[in-house]
Amino acid sequence: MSEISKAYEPQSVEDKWYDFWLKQGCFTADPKSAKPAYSIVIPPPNVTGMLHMGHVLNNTIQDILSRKARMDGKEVLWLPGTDHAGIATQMMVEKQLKKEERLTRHDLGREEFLKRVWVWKEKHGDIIINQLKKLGCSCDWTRERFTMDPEYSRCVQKVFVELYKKGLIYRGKRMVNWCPASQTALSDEEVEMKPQKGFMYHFKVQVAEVVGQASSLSSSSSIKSQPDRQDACPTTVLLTDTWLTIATTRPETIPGDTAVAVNPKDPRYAHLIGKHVIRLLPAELAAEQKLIPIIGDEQVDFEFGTGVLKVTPAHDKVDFEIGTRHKLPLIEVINADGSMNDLAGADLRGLDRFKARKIAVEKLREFEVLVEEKPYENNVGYSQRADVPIEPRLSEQWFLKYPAVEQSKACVAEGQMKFHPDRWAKVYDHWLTNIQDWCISRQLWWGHRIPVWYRYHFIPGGLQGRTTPALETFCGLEMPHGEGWEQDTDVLDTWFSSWLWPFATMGWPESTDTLKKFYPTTDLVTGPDIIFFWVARMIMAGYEFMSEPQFGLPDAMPFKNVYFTGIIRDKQGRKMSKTLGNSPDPLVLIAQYGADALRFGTMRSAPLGQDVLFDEKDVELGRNFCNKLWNACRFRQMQGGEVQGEIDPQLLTADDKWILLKLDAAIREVSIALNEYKFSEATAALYRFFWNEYCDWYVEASKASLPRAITTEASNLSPLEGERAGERGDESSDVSQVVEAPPHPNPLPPGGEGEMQKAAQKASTLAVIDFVLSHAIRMFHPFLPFITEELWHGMGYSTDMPDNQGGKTIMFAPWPLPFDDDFKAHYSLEPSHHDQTSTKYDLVVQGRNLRRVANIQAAKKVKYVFKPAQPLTSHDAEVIKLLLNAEALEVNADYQPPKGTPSVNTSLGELFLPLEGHIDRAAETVRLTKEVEKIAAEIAKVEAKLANPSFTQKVPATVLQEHQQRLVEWQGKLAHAKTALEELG
RNA sequence: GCGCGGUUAGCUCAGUGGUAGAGCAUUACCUUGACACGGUAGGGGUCACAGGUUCGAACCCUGUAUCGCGCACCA
Repeated sequence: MSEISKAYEPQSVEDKWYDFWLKQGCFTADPKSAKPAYSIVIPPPNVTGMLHMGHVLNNTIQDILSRKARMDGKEVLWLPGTDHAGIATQMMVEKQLKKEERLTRHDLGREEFLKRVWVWKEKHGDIIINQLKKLGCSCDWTRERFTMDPEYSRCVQKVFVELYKKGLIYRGKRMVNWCPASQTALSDEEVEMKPQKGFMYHFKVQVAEVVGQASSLSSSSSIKSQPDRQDACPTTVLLTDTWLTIATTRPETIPGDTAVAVNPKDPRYAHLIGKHVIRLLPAELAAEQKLIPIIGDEQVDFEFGTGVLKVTPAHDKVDFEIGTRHKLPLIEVINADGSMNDLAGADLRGLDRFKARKIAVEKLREFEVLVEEKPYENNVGYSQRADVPIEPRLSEQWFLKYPAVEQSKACVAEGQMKFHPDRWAKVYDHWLTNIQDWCISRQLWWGHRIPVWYRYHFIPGGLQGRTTPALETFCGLEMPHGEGWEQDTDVLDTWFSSWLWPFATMGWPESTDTLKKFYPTTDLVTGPDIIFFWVARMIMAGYEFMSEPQFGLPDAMPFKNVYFTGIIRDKQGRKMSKTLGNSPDPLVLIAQYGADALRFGTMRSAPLGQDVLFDEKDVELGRNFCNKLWNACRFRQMQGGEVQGEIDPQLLTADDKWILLKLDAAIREVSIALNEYKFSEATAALYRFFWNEYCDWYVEASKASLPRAITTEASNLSPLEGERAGERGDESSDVSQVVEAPPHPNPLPPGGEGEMQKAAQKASTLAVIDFVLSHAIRMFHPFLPFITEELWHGMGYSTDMPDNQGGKTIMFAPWPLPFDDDFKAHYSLEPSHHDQTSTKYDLVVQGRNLRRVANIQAAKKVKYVFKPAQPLTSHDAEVIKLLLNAEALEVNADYQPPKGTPSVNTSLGELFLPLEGHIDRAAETVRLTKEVEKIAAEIAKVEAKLANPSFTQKVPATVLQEHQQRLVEWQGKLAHAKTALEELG
């Protein structure tokens, strides 16, 4: 750091050090290392994704944990990678295909389309990885994984086959959440309930009696999408005068109704059970084809709507259950793409479901059966990805019965695995208690193909002498031998691969060195929004697949701690999203403010477990802080001298001891905060220590020991007038002593005793500065990796360290430890030193305030007089003078101030600002009156407490003492202020 | 409906029983040996409300209001 610029310029520093770390292999984890292991697996970002603020928060935390662990002497593996993100990626490529070539994926065919996706992946897959590097993430890139890597895919298939063989994976025809836009089934977790404004339609249907043969509708077996309706059957239909009113939000599904249900306990309707009603659509059918039964079902809530429910088993989950109970037929009237099919009738055929709803309502109106149409808001399930209402649909899908559920619940409930903050444990437990089987198949092309093959056998002489096909199914890692096998066309849910992430990235199913060393991982850092999608499932997978004896694990859980970050929102509290355009581009912020600034600002505003309102001001603060750090180091550098000299206990000033004690406190505070995952607390403590304690007080005070460098005649530095070698620490309250500024050329010849003393003092101060800075920089490193590495080398703090402990890079420099008793004894660091110096600084603050009250401009040099109440060293006098920015400080124990001289009082003594007749009596009166009021109020509070006998009897001794002491202090101040006020007259 | 979280300075938020804090914003002054991305000193809060426990409550308990989130088959 020979030439140091005035302001910190991150751009020139960041790439340099990142390259250096990579070249030196600083991020590479060694499974053979003897050091204790620390590991994290990254929540793999979508391979097509772009870095957003959520990633910044998430990955900065992981990087802080990783870097801290390295400094603690751990062998660290932070394992990175990306997720193939089935739907998201496929949609993105399809969109591009449509835009650039006006083609759909079907135009290309499966194979060709997948080629295109891989091309896209190769082209864009690195983007987010490079963005993470810009942020400073210390991931072991030599182990980067992708969920569609060949080895990873083998793991997915193996897991499928194993679970299939255990009977936990099965295929079945079920009601699933169908996304008409992406035309695939979705899991329950991918459905987001959204309130939607619509209408509740009330319409009436006529009750009919069936004479003779009952309608086939109530007894026929299930049918689906058959070209001819089978509900036709010759009967005699007698219309009655009774009408039933039905409430629905989905009139377009009327053609799919196969019953009307009432609660059997409902006195209004119970007697109608067994009769029929005339279904209104499709209108073109004959009356007897429109007959549907009235059934009784307990699930009908007679409080809701009219108490009469139309039952559409093919298009509603509840209706499907009712239909199953009553063996109702299924009539599917909506196609996979959300349009109406032929069975919906002539009026609706071919229409989109929402358009069809309007037409159906028109029809009802036309039939004069529409009783009411009122605005209504209800919750509708939306496809999270495509943002369209999902359609409950009956289809053949693969399902997983979740494994190891009880173990997974227990490990969190019993505390082997800790959630931070722990309230998420309850959410987790609740979900695991109520889970239903996971629909894992997706009708997509991009993803892990289901490892199942089918072929048909034709068995002659089946039913009624016809040849019937029989399906043969094979599940395995390889395609089976023999003719005619065809693989299942579906792929697996993306999360069915991500749930294996903690071990599939480490060489599973082999018991590799990496797994042995780094599994279970130490910490997982993720957002609570994927607690079900990912976290819970990983825990289950861990127990299911890592429990085997070959891994020799006492507990197969995938991680010991889960840290849930907040969600980053914008200033208005809205979730950041692409569509809203309210998400700033972190790379722009990095370019503008620097990666360290972005990290620091983000961490400072992200308390444990709370959402974060992002404000660019926070990043600005981070930048300002980096600049402060930079300039504090620049100041040290400008003093020259040996780097990291010996600290001589004999030469320590009160200020030196004060800052060392503050450093000790900061080390404790920051270390504790980090152990508890309280990053904003750690950041705040560092900020306060460095800016408010070190820069604002210590650096300023140290200037008393650092003679101003005077250009060419730098050797002619002056001792203070009246001060001689050996006088340090002398009591000076018995003589009037004036400390003047500015220092003037040394009257003594160079090499004189005073000169030697000054030089030694300076060296000692520089040693303290170096000590504090080298500790502070190390504590900042996990938060601010780039600037700290630059300063570590630039300041020369790396030079004396062993190569693997900070000599090469600050990354492996030891994390500062709180001072032990020996250290404190050696440098006589006692709390009393700290308190006295704090009082000194308090005196300075009050003294500065006098200047303001007297309306004296900050730049104007003034003379203060200090009347000490106890001995004061000449050094302290000099510090007070400097901090007051005074022209001179007269220390005079016998000072008799002119009446009305503004003054302040502390336990150290009284400080006066003699104004030589220019006292602003009015202003001073106002100030003092206000002060008296304030003090009196405080005294009243304390006195009231002390007057209470139950207080004095019950309170702990320390608290009592503290109150008594406080009272004495306030009383002293009050007396002082009152006297001053009286003197003003 | 059930569960969770929030309500503290103009704004964003810390603060888990003992003198109400930070950053930003704001007022005044200042280019004083590193930093104007800076310095100095201020102003600004009956800690949402009502009860209770306690010598003492922003903090613990009960209830209310209000905002947000999650879960839930109400057509």
